[in-house]
Amino acid sequence: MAGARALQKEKTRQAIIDAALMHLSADHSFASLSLREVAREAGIAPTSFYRHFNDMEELGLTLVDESGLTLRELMRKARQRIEKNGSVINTSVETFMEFVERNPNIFRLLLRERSGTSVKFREAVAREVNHFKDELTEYLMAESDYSQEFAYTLAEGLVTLVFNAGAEALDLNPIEREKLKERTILQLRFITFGAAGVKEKA
Amino acid sequence: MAGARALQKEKTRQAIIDAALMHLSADHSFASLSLREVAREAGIAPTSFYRHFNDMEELGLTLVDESGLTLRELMRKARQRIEKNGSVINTSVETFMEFVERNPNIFRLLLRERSGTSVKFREAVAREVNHFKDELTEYLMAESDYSQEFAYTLAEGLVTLVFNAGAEALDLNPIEREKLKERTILQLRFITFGAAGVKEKA
DNA sequence: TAAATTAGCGTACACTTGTACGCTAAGTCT
DNA sequence: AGACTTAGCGTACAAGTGTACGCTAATTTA
Repeated sequence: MAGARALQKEKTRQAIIDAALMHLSADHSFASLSLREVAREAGIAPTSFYRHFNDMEELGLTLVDESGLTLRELMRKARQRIEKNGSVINTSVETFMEFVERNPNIFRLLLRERSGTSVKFREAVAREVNHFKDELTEYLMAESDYSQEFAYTLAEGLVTLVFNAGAEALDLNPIEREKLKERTILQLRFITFGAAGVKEKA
Repeated sequence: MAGARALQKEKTRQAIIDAALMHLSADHSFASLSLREVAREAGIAPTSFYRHFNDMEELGLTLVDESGLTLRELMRKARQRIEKNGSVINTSVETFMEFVERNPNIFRLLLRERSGTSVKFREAVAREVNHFKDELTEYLMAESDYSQEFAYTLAEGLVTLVFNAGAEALDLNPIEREKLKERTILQLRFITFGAAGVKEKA
């Protein structure tokens, strides 16, 4: 057997995860999402939830992990594009914004739940964001000859700017979103250019 | 009379506001704060709350307004310090971080409630942050000869970096906070320096 | 001084929440 | 085939929620 039992279980587990992500929106954070709401949306009895997760927190951590996977996939895609295309900044922002547009709820989860959640949850989110900072730090060190510390500071600034732009883009119409994108690209130019300049003088 | 009645009313109104601010923390957002919790902490009956606010939302908007006042006061102080001291970036970050340390909950309200609240609430917060961007834009235009658009983009980048650093500082111990502060200062140098450079070339 | 206003309270109600407990039916193992 | 395991359900309960309604006591107004 392929485990018809286990298969069905995995299916409802996904239904729960999907239901939770589905219910995220600007006015409905994960923190304000109830177990019963999720169960209702997933089409199971409230008590059946416990066959899959001990807790809403456990579900939350799972969501963050899943989102992280999607994000890293995005990064890989961006890197490929850069190799073919050239412009690092433009391509990165472009890819990022595309992702935000396609997976707004994942983004809400990773960028807007800065309070009202458990310590573990916030730590998990921070870990995902740090992946970004770390990978970018390495990239910068390989590209230029910045010290680890210097590169990290720059990477942190870049990630902060891009992620924040992403968070803001969530509520904007396409026109304003485009403007935001252009401003963000310019800001990234400023900070990379500035870093190169400051480093030179030292 | 000085209105003993109205005076007492104002007093409990403040008690409500204080109670709400008091109850904000990393794991307890305003969005997850209940009317009854606030009333309990303020020492009044739940129903008495309505003598002062129609809604938790109305209370939230009031909190944002009050916080905005405190913030603008801070800005004035920072400007005075700059006039005497010189270093714009250092002084600004210093002042800002001092404020975060002293009024963590105001900061939680303005920087961490990016979802789970009402549209009006989020708009009110955005308005407060925009005050910062606009004032900084004007300052930059007076100081250098940047165009409005260029200056705004730069200002937006600066505000994003500082506010985000503030939001992160909330959960850090003094040592890490100090490191964050230094990285932030460096990032601000990058972006201002970079803006000047990019502008020159145009 | 008498009448009118009102801040705050207590009671009450209809909901929603998380979760304990025991059952059933269907899949799995021996 | 028979024993075992378990995903999902229904019932039940205690606790918390927002808020309608009417009362009281004290201040304000006339």
